[in-house]
Amino acid sequence: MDGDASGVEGDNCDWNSEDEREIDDFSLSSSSSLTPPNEETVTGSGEASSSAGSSNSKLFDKFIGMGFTEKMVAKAIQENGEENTDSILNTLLTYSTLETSPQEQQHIDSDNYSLDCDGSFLDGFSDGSWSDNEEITNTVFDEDDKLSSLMSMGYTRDEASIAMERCGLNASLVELTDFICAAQISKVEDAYLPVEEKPRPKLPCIDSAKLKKRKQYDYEMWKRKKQALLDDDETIRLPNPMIGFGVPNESHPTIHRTLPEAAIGPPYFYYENVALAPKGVWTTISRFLYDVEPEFVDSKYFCAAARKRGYVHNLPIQNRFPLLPLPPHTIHEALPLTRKWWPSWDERTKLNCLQTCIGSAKLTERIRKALEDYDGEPPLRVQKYVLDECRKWNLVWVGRNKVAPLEPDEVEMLLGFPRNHTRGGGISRTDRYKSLGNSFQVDTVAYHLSVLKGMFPGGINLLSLFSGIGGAEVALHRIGIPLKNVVSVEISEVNRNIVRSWWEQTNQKGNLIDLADVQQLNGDRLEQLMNSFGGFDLVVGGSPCNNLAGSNRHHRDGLEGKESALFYDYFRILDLVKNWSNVS
DNA sequence: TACAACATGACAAAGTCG
DNA sequence: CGACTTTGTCATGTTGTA
Repeated sequence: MDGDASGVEGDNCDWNSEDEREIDDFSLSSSSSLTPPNEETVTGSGEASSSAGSSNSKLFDKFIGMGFTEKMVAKAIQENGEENTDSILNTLLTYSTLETSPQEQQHIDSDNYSLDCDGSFLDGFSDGSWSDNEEITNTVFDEDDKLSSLMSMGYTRDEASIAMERCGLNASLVELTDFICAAQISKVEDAYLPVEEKPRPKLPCIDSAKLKKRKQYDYEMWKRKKQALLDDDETIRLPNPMIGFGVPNESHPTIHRTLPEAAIGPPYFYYENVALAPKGVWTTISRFLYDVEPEFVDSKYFCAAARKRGYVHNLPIQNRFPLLPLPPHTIHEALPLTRKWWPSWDERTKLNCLQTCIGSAKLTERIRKALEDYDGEPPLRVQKYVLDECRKWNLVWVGRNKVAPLEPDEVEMLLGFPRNHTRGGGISRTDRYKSLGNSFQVDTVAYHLSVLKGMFPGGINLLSLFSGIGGAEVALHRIGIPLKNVVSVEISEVNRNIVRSWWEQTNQKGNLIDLADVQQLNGDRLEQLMNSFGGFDLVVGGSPCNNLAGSNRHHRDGLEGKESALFYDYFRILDLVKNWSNVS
């Protein structure tokens, strides 16, 4: 149903009706309570975030500048208080000894390192460097120390604390790391459930082959993280113009690339995230994804809005073709009704990145008031103010002196989704903006995936991680690649509903299996799925960018951030799929 | 220096349910 | 009506690149 997306021909093409009717109060069916209460609650009441309160960011930065990790610094400040610089430093130094010794040993012998680590951590404990902190009891230390040791080994705070909770306070680091491995890699599904409900996954239950595989995996994980850290200096630079390995209608030399051996499929994979991530993030991502060089593309070469993204994939790059009909490339083409009101001094032809939030009504009012006093020719000062705000919030002209944020329908269209893709079914307006702001630009992704057309005449088996509102599915469908089996993992129920309903509306013949949580997708489950339909041909995913995106003022913690660390799940799952494909 | 950026959290308003 | 949940509004700071 490509017609859906072209939209333009529609008889009631009414994003922007002539009269200035207020935004349709399409009475969002008052049945939003239909959704079951076992919601995903992305921001679960999880642990207090590990980053130190920003109150004293100077101090924070100072220690970061000395080469300590953010988490360490945050923890040290938390423990010692902000004033006590000396004891903070002391704590940090102890942490870093804890961190480096096990890491180095890991490379020698991944079985013994934790024993040694256990020892060194006890040493550090008794060497008196802690004596300043009298009020802290031994047990607290013990716990904190293990926690930080585990975290410095690359485990998340959650993993570490769950392991400590489950194994008891007296558990050695060996036991703890083994527990985490068991939970993480052997995909013991019930590992995270309360002890009473499920039998504790005792190590003896796990056969040695699996254990070995786990250690191997763990070691790989470490090697890559460490390597990525070493590579930090040579940060990947963003290309200008940001056209990746080529975009339609843009003359550029033919590019050939040679993929690293390890990256060559099957399966094909396609990973996406924001281009403007903090330093070192893309180096790490690329390192994990088999050293494939990211392709940075701005979707402004595909549609009327910018969207700077990095894509790491092992797809061929010759003979790509764009989706037809070509989407509008300028604001005027995309939103013809704004033309009438567009002042000559607003020279924008493309919108900025479509984000999850929109400009406030107050702001548009301030702008109207600022313009009212002048007859269409405001002084430069006012012009600049208005333009800055318009650019910042992607406002468009909808009346005399009147700007407004984009409607969800318009965002949908700009991103290449069929009209009403995210509309209805109990989805709120803000949820639409949020889901859309987090999604792919369909034309861009489709251009990259177009090379698969013809390769899978019988249909494709797709594993879609962090699928959101189904950008990849929509892209493949519009390219004309039949979807045979689609396993779609998406935490938000709202989004899963959107994909499910699109699936039904487009009369898909294949199977759609949707899961809520990547962490549930363990090896056993995956193997079972792959055995049932013969593996995946393509693994697509754009892991959360919350902690990477510039718009995040609060927790731009990088790849190790709470949500963005889910990238490692993408890697984990992709690696499992690859191994399965290689064996079969 | 300017500019842009798949956001978050506090709070208020509106809706839901008994 | 009142407690509760959901949705909407708004202001907010930092980082990297050009």
